[in-house]
Amino acid sequence: MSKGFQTLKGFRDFYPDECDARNYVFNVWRNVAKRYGFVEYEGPILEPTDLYKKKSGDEIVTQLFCFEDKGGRDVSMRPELTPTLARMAAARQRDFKKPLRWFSIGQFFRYEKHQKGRGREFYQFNCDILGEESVAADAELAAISIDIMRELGFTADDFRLRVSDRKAWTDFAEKKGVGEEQIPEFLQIIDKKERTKPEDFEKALATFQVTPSDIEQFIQSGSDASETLQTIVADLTARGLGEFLEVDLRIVRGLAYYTGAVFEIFDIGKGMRAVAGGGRYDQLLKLVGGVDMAACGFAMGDMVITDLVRESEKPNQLLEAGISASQSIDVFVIVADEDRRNDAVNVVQRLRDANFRTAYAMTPAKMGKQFQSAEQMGAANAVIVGTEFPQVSLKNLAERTEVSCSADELIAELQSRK
RNA sequence: GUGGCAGUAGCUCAGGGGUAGAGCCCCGGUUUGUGGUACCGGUUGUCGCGGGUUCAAAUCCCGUCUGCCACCCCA
Repeated sequence: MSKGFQTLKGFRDFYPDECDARNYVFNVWRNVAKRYGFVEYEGPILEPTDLYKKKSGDEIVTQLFCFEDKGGRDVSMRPELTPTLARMAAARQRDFKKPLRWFSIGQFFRYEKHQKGRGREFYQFNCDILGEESVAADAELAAISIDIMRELGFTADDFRLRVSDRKAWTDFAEKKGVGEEQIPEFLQIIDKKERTKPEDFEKALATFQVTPSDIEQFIQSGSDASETLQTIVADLTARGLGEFLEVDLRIVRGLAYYTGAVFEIFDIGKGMRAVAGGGRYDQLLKLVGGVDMAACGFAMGDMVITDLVRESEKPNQLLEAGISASQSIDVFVIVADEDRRNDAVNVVQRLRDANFRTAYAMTPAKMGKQFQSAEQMGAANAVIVGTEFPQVSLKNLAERTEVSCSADELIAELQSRK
């Protein structure tokens, strides 16, 4: 244990159960995205460090896995996908009909201290609509993120999508006389409001002509604060998803590039963690790619959502069922007579050609042992190949029923049972 | 980056200045072609690493690494 190697800090091994759990979440992401007509794309895992500096400034480097490659280039393991997406979309935007509905599932790296729900490496689902200015796109993203949660087995008792409007906040700030260059700082203060003591909050606001009660009053106005919010509420209500939605102007999101609606999905009752977040970023493609294109999107990481699934009864049952379905096999071929081993592997191959998940004991073993292996592998059926070959026995392991048939009839017999 | 807790068998952990423990897992067996149970038996450790105190350290002290949790941050 002390000898040998371990994973690097913040990195994970995925043993089969964990890998299946991960893939289960990936499949939900992928299936729901495709249900919404999104197409999948992928970008490089290594990018020029400048791509990230351009968007976020030089301080970002402390959070990057960056190094110099053998050609002396300053490169980084990607910490997020949006700059890559912006580059890709901008470079070939004329090749695609608008709006683009793109999603991606990939691995990301951030050089930071590893803790619950956060590692130095993680997977993230990214979902974006590009080239669509209308609020319908924001609503579509809200809906898809809600449907991912529903598909995972969560109900309105488990989570809420909290939506806000960054534009409403900047309008509010301007009306209160906050200068344009001060707005990022102002929004930062609002973003931290929930984590700040009231007296510190008041002190932070002192530089502006805004009082805490002005802020509170604005937050109370809810969806009256903007037409965007009203449209989103009406849209999701029409979809029958209104119960998952909550207008909450306290959501601002730390990122500077959001320009319109922003939203986060929160679990309720299990610690109020944010499991997904996103919003509209109409200026970013121009900044990164030089192309003027409206955009909105959101992302969901694998660590928080998987923790939440594990802690929630019904979602966890679905996950466990997914894992065992992924690992179980259709047929275990039992070699009852070692002289018939070659006939048995022939049967195995024919079953596999017919797309049955098939396994068998590679070394001689007593029948009891082989049945145990069949059980352990979650086999639905056992086929016994012995002295009677080409007659074989087909046994349904759950029902403990056994029939005899010829090896040639076996495939048809199994297919009829599917 | 800051702070709290932890590290003993593959896993979960108990113990505690003087032959290293339990449960689970894994492997084998309970007589020769039929299964999750039950019973019997078996393997595995420099007690995270380095140093100090001591006749003696897994145990006490210091350091270090790793993990977990919280804060900061969160694209």
